[in-house]
Amino acid sequence: MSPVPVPLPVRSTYRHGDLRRALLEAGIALARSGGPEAVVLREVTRQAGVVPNAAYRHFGSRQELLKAVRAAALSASAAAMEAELATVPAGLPPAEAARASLRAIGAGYLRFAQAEHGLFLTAYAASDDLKGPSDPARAGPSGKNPYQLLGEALDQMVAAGLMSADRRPGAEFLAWSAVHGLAMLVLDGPLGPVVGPQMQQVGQRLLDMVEHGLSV
Amino acid sequence: MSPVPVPLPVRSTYRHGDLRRALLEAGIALARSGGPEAVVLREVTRQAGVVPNAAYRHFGSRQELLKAVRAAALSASAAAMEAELATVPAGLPPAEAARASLRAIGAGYLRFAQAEHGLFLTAYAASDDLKGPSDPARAGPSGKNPYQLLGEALDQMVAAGLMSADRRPGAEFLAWSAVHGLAMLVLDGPLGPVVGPQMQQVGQRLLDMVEHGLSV
DNA sequence: TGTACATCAGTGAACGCGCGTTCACTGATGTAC
DNA sequence: TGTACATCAGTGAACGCGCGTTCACTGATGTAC
Repeated sequence: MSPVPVPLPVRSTYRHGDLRRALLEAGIALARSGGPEAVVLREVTRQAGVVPNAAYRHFGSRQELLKAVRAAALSASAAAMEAELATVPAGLPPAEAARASLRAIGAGYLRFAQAEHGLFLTAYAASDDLKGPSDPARAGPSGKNPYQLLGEALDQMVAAGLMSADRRPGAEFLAWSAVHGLAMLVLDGPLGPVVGPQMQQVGQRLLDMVEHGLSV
Repeated sequence: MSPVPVPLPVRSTYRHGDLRRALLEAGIALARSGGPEAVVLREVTRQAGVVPNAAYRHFGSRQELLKAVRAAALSASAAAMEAELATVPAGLPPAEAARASLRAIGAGYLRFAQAEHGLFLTAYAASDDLKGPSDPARAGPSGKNPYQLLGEALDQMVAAGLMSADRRPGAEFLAWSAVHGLAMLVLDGPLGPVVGPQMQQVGQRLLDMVEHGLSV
């Protein structure tokens, strides 16, 4: 990125003060603009104004740094979903409220994917970079993680009589698949140029499909 | 992969004979087991028993080789979908036939994703490796590409009165999103350990959702 | 049928790149007395 | 309040790695005469 290899200890003290935080924030910034693969240990230390191996005082490996970045990305996505959920007016009749909540969760997911493409990929499409059993997903401001938020919306659908109770288990996977697929096809796949411009409209139609497809 | 750096000109003639084909097939083999990122030019030439730069007689760059591999992967996925379509019994009433066709397309997509994980990712999740306007997708045996196959199934839904004509345009994106999302979440995302074992069942429920969600 | 020659497929060697990680170090900090 | 010292955050230099790509070459082929 930087054209000139400036020596760059912009720091005056020998000790950094809060290097772990600085590294993490540089990692998040890189993930934001380039996805998980952009979280390059050497670049992270460069941005923090520190020598490459200094990172090892705070993270055991690039892998561990990436895990921390991913947790932050998950938090951010949870926050986006909660923000959308907060726009649902209070006092709606249960059926309306349930539908609106489910749509808000989906819309928040899609909005986050579009607004924070790199963080979205870091959070949900970590690919080979982060294999193995997934950690407990990180929570948003309310303390709930994205999966829980979706689960609660689906519970409301059942409570409101819009969805039969025996279809409830595992319904998360179905709703999640739909929005995740659209996001991936548009942001990182072959549908970018085709659907991108009308993303808003296609997103709404997708949520229609999910809502009706899960009902009864 | 190979533990010993064997010198490996297993070839007796100076000319290879059909190096382009050999390179392409090595590329496909690598993509099959490791996805698009595994298509590494030097490894491809290694497998073909040839010096690295020999590839440049046949492909302008790694990028172009990858494009050719991707075309093959798309073909293979189209073939998988057609194979599933061929299991739909002939002579069903139109509505049954339409539903069965749509499900077959989706099931073929999911089956291919699971059976040929690496090729699936190469075909549909090329990521940064293959940005830019996507080429016309490659056809299967029948000469139709995956997108066309899906489109025809949706047309049948309309013809059979299962889907209103004004919802038809763009319906491809919705159905595609659902199956694509499930495939990505399971194969390359956080749902692998959770859903993987019951993939077949979850896939069927997903297709239920699509079928009902697109109807009316 | 035989020979000269243009073509061009594959070779050999090297380039610059950036990466993650390791080692032994140095210098500032804060705590114990 | 002052000094000795253990701690440990950040340094400096280097490692081995594999990658895509370039250059000038050599050797087999097939075609023109």
